Amino acid sequence: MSKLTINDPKRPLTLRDVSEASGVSEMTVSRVLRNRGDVSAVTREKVLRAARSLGYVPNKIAGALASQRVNLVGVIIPSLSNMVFPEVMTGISEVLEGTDLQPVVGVTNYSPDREETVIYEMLSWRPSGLIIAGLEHTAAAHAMLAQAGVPIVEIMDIDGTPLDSAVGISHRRAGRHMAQAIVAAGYRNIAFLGTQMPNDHRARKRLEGFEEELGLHGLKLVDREYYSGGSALLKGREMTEAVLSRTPSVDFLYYSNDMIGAGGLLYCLDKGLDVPEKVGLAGFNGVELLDGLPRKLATMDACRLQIGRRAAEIISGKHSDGTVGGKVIELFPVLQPGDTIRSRPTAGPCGAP
Amino acid sequence: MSKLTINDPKRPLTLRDVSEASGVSEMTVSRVLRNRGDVSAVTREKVLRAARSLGYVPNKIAGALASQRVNLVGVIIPSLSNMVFPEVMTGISEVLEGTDLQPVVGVTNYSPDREETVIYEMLSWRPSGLIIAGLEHTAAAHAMLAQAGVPIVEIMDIDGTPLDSAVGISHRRAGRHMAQAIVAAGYRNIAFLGTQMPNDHRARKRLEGFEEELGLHGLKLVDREYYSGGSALLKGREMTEAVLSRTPSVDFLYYSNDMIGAGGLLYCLDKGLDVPEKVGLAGFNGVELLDGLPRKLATMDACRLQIGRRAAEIISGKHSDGTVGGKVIELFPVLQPGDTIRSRPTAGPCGAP
DNA sequence: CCGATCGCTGTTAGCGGTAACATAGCGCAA
DNA sequence: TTGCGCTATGTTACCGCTAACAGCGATCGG
Repeated sequence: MSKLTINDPKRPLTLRDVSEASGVSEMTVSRVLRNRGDVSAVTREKVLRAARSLGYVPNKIAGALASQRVNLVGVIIPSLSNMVFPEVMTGISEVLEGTDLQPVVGVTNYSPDREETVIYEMLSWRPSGLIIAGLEHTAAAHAMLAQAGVPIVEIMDIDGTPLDSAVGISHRRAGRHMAQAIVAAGYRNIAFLGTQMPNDHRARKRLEGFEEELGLHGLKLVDREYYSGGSALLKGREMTEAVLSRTPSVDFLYYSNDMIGAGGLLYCLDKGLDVPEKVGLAGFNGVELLDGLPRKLATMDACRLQIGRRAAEIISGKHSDGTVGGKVIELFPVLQPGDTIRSRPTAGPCGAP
Repeated sequence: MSKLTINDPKRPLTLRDVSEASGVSEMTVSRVLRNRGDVSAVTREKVLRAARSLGYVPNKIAGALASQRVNLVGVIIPSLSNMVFPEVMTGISEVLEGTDLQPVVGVTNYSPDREETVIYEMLSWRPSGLIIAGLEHTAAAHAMLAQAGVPIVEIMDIDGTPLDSAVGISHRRAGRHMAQAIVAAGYRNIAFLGTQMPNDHRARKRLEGFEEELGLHGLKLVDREYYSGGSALLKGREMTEAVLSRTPSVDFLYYSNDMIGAGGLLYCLDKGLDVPEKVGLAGFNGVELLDGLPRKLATMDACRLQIGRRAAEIISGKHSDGTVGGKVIELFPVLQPGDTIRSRPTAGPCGAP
């Protein structure tokens, strides 16, 4: 058995092993493995060969401790199960791949306590930065983030006071815009269907903005229906059925997300309802899933990819301008009317804006 | 300004700060913060108060280096964008939450090179274990995993030789079973529609098993169609249209995943095709999305939640038996016939089994 | 021809914790 | 009173790596 290729699986490899195998100091090995400082081509080659043949993998724990630098970026999001956050992650990854930073994901399941725990765990690894969904955190979480001493970017939402930087859209305004479009199209008996999640602040703000705008037109929601858990598509169907049978006068269904909206749309089409004439529908997020539906659901793009990209750029210090920290980047969602809102504005009782 | 609550944001807090603030040694603080060893109630309280008021967050980098223990489990998967891996993650998280271990996700985008890089990065943090999708890895990746000296669990697939432990299903057999069911139902002109991903070995194995079984019945695929990228639902529609117009004789569409299958189903329903009489459909995975469709797509549950759970149990050492390493757990997917395969077995030309 | 400079490599001293062992104080039986 | 065992706390020596600086021969300009 060759000395070089066999090594005791019990004793983990260290720089010293590579150093001995290649006949140079640990420091030189370290330099080679990090491409840092001047090392002669001969030495470099020798070291690399030794490292490879041993199967050496550097210990980042020790490296990070010694250099006081950790190339990790914590990303804290509520869920991976919907189509929203994976796309944010994609944006983040795209940008970070051009740097030496790496994202590490933590999931909170929309629980503030869980979020607090995840933040604590993340910070205990001393990451180079943190990207976290939402502006609402527990007092303790807030304190930890404020003390962390690394860039923090709160994403998705800008209706509130950011701790450091923020990238997102105004959900309140998104709700208002959608209400405007719906009212302008002549719908008057509007129902809301959404998630029963006290901690989904963004859905809450959209609904608040939506109702505010309805109020300006002398309107109120004629019905509302909440759900939690289960298959969103199926829930969308069930909720829609419930609303339509309970309140037959409803002529518009506003969903808190595209998935339940899609379920509702499929239900309406199944029942042969006249969409968008007799009943209109709209969701939120602009998930690509909608492209495959028989009819295109009205929605509003939440700029998820952009949010991920911009947040990662802030963390990686790639600002276009030279400023550091405290940036707030507002993105503007675009209404995609699809095929489920009447396009001709009906002459309503009150003059259109 | 109180001395206790204000601290220089430039100098990061260490155990020493807490130790000085509470008047005990660093070691005692460490013990309190980890609930280890005997510490008197008074001291404990004093320390906790000091730590909290300073906002101290322990440095796991230093802790891990000193204790040679890292409570991290690397999870390496190809993608987060489909509905498959998030559910595996859910299973993993469920189990790990009962331990002191934490999952860390790495995404490979079905690229072997990327996988190699991710493995290297993961191992450089010296995790307590690694869960990795698939049995196929580059030679270098294989070598690293073999040398790692920590439990490795390869998940999703068991058609091959595991490095250490494995939890999954036989995709080859899953393909065969589906073919059996389809043939038994009397379909004869079968087309395959799937992803164009040379590195999705599991989809490949399903197709291989599928074709093998067809061969046993003297059948061959009458058409096949591949796609890559884009909205899966939409692609499902487009591919289905392409196949049906190119090969009108087709009476069954076998999709490599539920998402494109759902798109195909919606297309068929749109076109008023007689499903499942004139044309049958089947997908793979058993994603909950299907529950909301107008008709239930035939599929096969891939046991994703279970796979995640069992893998995490192996890593956390919660075997029911006492053995360590080298376990192979095979799970058995269940055929869910849904509404898109004829249930009455047609009396075909060759006698049914 | 000599000091300055350069290119390459080695030495030293931590980084912030924790394992292992040492120690101080105490109660208590003999 | 002595000495033993116990509990609560402190001391020491690292963990594996890297920043900072030191050393040393070769090259070079004046």
